[in-house]
Amino acid sequence: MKSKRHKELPRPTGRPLSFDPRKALDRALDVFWRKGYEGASLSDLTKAMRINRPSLYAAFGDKEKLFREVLDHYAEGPASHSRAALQEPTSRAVVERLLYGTADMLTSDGNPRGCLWVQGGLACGNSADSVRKELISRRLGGEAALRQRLKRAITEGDLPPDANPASLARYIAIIIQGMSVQAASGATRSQLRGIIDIALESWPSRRNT
Amino acid sequence: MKSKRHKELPRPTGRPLSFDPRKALDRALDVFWRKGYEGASLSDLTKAMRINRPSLYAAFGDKEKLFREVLDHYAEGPASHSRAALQEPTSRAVVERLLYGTADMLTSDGNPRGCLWVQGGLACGNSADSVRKELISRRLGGEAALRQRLKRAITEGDLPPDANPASLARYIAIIIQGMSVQAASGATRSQLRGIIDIALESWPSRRNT
DNA sequence: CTAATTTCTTACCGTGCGGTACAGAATAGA
DNA sequence: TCTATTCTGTACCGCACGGTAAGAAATTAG
Repeated sequence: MKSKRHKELPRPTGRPLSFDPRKALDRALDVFWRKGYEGASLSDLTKAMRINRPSLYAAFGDKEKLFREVLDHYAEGPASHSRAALQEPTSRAVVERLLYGTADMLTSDGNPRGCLWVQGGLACGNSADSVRKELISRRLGGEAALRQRLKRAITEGDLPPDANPASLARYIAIIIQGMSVQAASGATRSQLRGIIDIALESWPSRRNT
Repeated sequence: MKSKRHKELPRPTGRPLSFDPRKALDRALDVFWRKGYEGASLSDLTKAMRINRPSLYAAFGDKEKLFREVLDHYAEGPASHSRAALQEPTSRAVVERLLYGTADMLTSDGNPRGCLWVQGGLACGNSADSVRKELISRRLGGEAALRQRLKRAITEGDLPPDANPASLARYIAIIIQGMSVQAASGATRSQLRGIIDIALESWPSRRNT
């Protein structure tokens, strides 16, 4: 039982932490987001987080555990629109909010360009293989959540009964992941929106059932 | 003037090369494709290429120059369908061949999953920044070639006059890059084809001008 | 105050990285 | 054969990597 207590309230004995773990995670997120898991060195991380190496290890375990915490932090922060979008009342509203929200996030000032789930590590060396798999799992998890939401939309009559939720969810996932690559190539917000407009033309709304 | 002569015909003096540079490039391609530029170590490369380190440096310069040669090798080999697709007579045929050909390439037995232009290095450390930029440049170059082809299609009456070649080319690029990420996540060929079917529903063919 | 506990700082460790020096082996020309 | 040239194999370099040992510093409990 090391420390791992940077979220609880009761005041412990001993020297207090001299940094805010949430801010440190924020700064680590920025580094991982910009450089990917392998490209972010411990020196990059500690410099950005403004803590020394042993503090990082005491608070977060090791580089990989830190990265996983950063992934959670990302999901609750910059990428929180994804989960929120699923709450929209119609499937059309869901995918519109998902796509336009992602386009905004991908091109927001102060954010690195691209989606952490993609930028974090797509192809990498052997030592980062478990991180690569974790990212695959998160991407597929997001896609599965959308698929479930689209299934519900069919039962609600919101999508035509012969719609294929798996293919549609994969289609949206591809648009999002493709936008991430485009953002990393320098695409602007309005360029991404233009693409979403095209992509949504083939969305089976109630108009063409 | 080192050697750099592994393509010319005239027989030079001195000890002959003991390996086929094209096969070596093939094997280096496989490593870079699978692990990305940064994730592929010199030891990975020399082991796969079955040559020793000094032979690699004598023949290709350094890791980055080798990677650039591998990019060319990739464009002329596994990705050659992209350039060929632009020769199709109609814009619809161009994008169909581009997309279905890419889906096949991305899921071909023996190929790593994904597109080298994306897998090679999307986010990376400082030392690989020039490689990252090179990949951006290649992706944008491909997109520009498609844009030119679509412009021509408009003048030929093959696309409606109010079509936006830049947005359409970017849309296709996003589908391709998104498919690359999906393939890296394990998507199958038929799954990718299902997405292409959806994506092409919004293509402005002559039917809906 | 002292003791116990936890964090912080400095300095370091072993390893694998990209890259190279050097001497020997294989060829062509004379 | 001898010489010039080019490639091959071994063994190595300096460096940055992820990770850690050890003691000083800061707090709470008594």
